[in-house]
Amino acid sequence: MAKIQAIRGMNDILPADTPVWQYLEETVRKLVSSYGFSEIRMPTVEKTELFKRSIGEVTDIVEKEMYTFEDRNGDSLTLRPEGTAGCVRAAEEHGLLYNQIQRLWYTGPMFRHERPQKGRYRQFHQIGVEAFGMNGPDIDAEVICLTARLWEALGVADSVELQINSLGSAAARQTYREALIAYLSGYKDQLDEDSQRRLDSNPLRILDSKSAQTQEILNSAPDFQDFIDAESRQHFNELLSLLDAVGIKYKINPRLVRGLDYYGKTVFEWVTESLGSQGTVCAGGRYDGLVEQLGGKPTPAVGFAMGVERLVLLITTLARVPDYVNAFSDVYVIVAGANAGLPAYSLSITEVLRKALPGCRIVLNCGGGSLKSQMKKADKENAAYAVIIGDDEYSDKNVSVKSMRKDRLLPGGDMQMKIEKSALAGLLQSLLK
RNA sequence: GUGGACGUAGCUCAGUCGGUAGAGCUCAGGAUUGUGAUUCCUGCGGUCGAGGGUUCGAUCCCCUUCGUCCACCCCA
Repeated sequence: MAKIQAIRGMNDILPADTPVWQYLEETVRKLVSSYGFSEIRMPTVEKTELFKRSIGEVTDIVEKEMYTFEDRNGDSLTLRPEGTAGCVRAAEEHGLLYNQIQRLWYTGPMFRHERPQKGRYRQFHQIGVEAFGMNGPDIDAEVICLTARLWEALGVADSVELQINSLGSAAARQTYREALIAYLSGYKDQLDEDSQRRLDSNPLRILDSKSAQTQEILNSAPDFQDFIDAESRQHFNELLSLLDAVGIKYKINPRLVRGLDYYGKTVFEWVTESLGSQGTVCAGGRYDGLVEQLGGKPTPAVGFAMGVERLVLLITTLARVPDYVNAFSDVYVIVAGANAGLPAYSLSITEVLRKALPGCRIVLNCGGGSLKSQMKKADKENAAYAVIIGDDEYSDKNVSVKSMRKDRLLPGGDMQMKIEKSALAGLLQSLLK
């Protein structure tokens, strides 16, 4: 019988890895909360139409990457390829955006049918942050600050670079788009294959083509800076001076064009050299038109999404994960003897310990085994202390405590001692403090 | 969707110019009958990714397929 395997590009996150995920999630949770953002949780599945209308019909995501299927009643549903659309839908649906501002964040799995490679999977996880109802550059700066603080908290600030750009207003983009098409059409034969294709679908993306010849043609192309509207320009300049004021370094990248249609004005991306080809670790921008586009009142908004797999990869490869994250157990309870009363005796002692030492990881050896093999298990668990309960301890109503590490000696400088069982919790409490 | 590399034990890999396979680690037991992380010994563990073809015989050669990795495309 053939074994059933996980779907391509959809990974199991194994026990060896979950501590790093939890550490990352916990760090983010504290940080977004300190910036006044509240968590929102949306369904993983939405109507297909939501993504078509928000992300854009001609984007790669909608055209060829969505997991779309028919519900039993004939509705077309889609596994969310990103979080913003669902977040806007949910906030709008529940009146969260009516004449008020909202600072929201969320996390969860997203789905895109792409060919997997390093840092890119078909089911991947994002942490997203969205701020609604504020149109000034101050909230853009605030949101970027949040990301910068996160890199500091994770110890990767030296390995990521902020790239930033302004896409201007929708009208300015449209005018520029036409000018660009007009110019490039004259060179159509000389463009690389991808760029030729994009000429109709998404001409702005030609700007970051990797073809040398295309780039040469682009050198004399119309410059977006000549098309950008005055308001967007001012917004951008104010944002940059706010970033200067808090010492956040950035690199203006005029070629930075996001792949989702709803972005306008501010766009930014945090990139790293340390992850190979998929170097974008966080990306976002302003999307003032989206709420209205989805049927709400015109509502300015700005947000970003981070790729959790990429961040985990980054802090792991750069070895920035604190040691405590991967520590296993604190105490391992060994039960070795023939007395029929041992299981109950050791279980009740362990339960008392767990009540007395909340937050400590206490493993009770189950399934028997020789003392030697149980010692090995205690060692493998990285336990700081072993509690040994055998026939002698049982009949004397006490327990033995053994230090598993030379740098954590017991009172009196011993490696092992026998004490009354009633004194065990107090002893371990003081040792593990 | 396109291209390249690769699938041998739970893990990391060796190997057979075609005669159905080995090491290290892990795990279990022992040397040390109540004491781990060192050492030594023993043992468990494989339809050599799957299917088909050539052959007396295929893990090895050929085809197909599935999967993994990396890159392109695109994106978090």
